[in-house]
Amino acid sequence: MEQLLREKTATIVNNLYGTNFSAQEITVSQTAKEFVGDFTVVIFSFVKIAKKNPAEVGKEIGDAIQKEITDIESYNVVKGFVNFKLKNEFWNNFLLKASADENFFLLPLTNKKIMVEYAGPNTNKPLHLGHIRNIFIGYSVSEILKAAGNEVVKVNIYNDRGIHICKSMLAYQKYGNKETPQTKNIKGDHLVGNYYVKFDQELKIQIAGLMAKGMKEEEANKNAPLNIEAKEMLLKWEAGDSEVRALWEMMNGWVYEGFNKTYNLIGCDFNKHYKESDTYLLGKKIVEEGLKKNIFYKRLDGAVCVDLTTDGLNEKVLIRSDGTSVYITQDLGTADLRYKDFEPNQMIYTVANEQDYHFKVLKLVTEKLEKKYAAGINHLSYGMVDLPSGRMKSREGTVVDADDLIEEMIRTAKEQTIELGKTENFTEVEAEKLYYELGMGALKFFILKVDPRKRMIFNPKESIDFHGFTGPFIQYTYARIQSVKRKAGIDFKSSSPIIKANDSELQLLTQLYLYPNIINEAANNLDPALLANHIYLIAKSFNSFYADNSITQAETEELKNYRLLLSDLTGAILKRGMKLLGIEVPERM
RNA sequence: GGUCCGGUAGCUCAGGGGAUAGAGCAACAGCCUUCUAAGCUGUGGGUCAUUGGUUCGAUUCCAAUCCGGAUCACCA
Repeated sequence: MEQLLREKTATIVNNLYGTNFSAQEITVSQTAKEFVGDFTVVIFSFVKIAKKNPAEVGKEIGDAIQKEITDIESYNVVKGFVNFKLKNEFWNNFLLKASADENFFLLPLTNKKIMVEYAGPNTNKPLHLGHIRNIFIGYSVSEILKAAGNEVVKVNIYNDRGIHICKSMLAYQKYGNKETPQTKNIKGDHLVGNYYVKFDQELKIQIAGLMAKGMKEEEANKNAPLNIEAKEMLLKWEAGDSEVRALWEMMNGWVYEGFNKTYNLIGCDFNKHYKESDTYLLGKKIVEEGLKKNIFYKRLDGAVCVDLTTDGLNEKVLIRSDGTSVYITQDLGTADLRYKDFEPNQMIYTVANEQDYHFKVLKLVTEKLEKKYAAGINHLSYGMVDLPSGRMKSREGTVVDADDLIEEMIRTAKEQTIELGKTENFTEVEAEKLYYELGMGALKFFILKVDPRKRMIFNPKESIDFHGFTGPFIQYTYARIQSVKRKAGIDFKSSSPIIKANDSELQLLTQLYLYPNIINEAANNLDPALLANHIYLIAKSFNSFYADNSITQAETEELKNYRLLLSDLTGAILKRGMKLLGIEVPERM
């Protein structure tokens, strides 16, 4: 209807005043609540051209549109706004059609294949709150893109090799006493992470010792035995040393096992996991080819570089002077392999905005190499999660661990639910499932309701809310609707009531009607927050409606059917929308 | 220093050229013998960082300034 209004207005204005407006230039919005109407066309820009007063212009446009669009019942002009009120039949038709057809809200296929990379952890420490935001965003964006008619391939990337991986391996070799996740009874990723921390602690001691002997910090850092040994280990790894490789396989195996447990808890999934250990050699080959084609050059010290100064960036090293690969080398290989595997039209990288520069470089370099996928490279750059004190720092122990946070959310959900006595007649299994859904729902919604591009602040001292603009609020609304339907116990779906909607019904209908637009917008902007905000609006509208109107005790049977139909549709959309955010809704709570 | 992102209520966030700037939390006041009160209704709370400009209209766009963050690695 909004689009229709835009098109008709453009045509009418162009005919009337000899202008050349396109439909997209016309502003159409929801009518503000203090005025009568459903949708509003803003006509300020035509008033000047027409050289008439707003009331006249409004009348000309209003009359013409009312003639063109049969669904419009009336209109009124206030200043430069023309407010259109739709006929009851329009809303009744919408409600009936949307209720009868499960596919009513499906958007047309785009025939595009989009790859979304998300998660992307290093295999030397467990997942933290930063990964949580990454995973929630990446998963939800993937689901939203699917709902908007795209084919989506979800992929993960493991940064599973390099000096930082060797550090935890070395520390384990030195101080590990052959312990395993089984003997210590902790998750593998946490065990390995402990040794990454241990390395840093021991290194600090060594550096302090060397500095006491008169070395400067930089020098001490270079000469610390642990750092030297770590570098040696990396060389051994690259040379394929069997002992180092065996240790690497074992420890990474533990980490993957740990990660998989967390993924399961979060409820995310991937079509394929890539590992940088598999792609860095491929990346090297690509750089060599570029060198041969003179796209890159070899510096005197032997490093292979690309000159990006004409693009406003700096010189960038693609292969180190000692011949080993850097981060971008691996990414070049990974991109190439992925394109071979899936041939996507677009590759979206869900990576924090601290890497904006890196992705600019990656895109430029693939363009220079004339890779077919270069244009489709798209960095979904999300803001980092900070603490009130600033950035999370693993060295200072301020990192919020993913597993701990999830566990705490579920525990809080349990406490609050039991306090409210909501699960008294639940079985043990049902209750645990509910606590999980509520805890995860609160966490996911808390993260996803914020614009991904913006930095957000998480205060570990303040527990995440279960009231107001939250996941549980929407879950509660859904459960409430299901409860009403159970109580009603009639077949309302086969009815087709002819009702004049009251204010709160109309408000709810309008929000439901706008749902597909929001999906499209969220997909175009890669922004789950738009969806989260809208679902909240729907739930809020329902709860107002629920408070104002009796559903099962409505005045007439027809009205009862109508309200049940409306409630049912609301529930269905809440469930669909939450699913796209990765959040389950309970039938009872 | 260059580049990029941000600054909206006490706190966390919406709104990104249109009507009197909105939510949630926190505070306060009401609403459960009737469909689930994790709910609903109301009250208080704002120099939309500052200053200029463009416009019929600017919190929104542009410029400058101030404040915060990121980045400019042979780290990833």
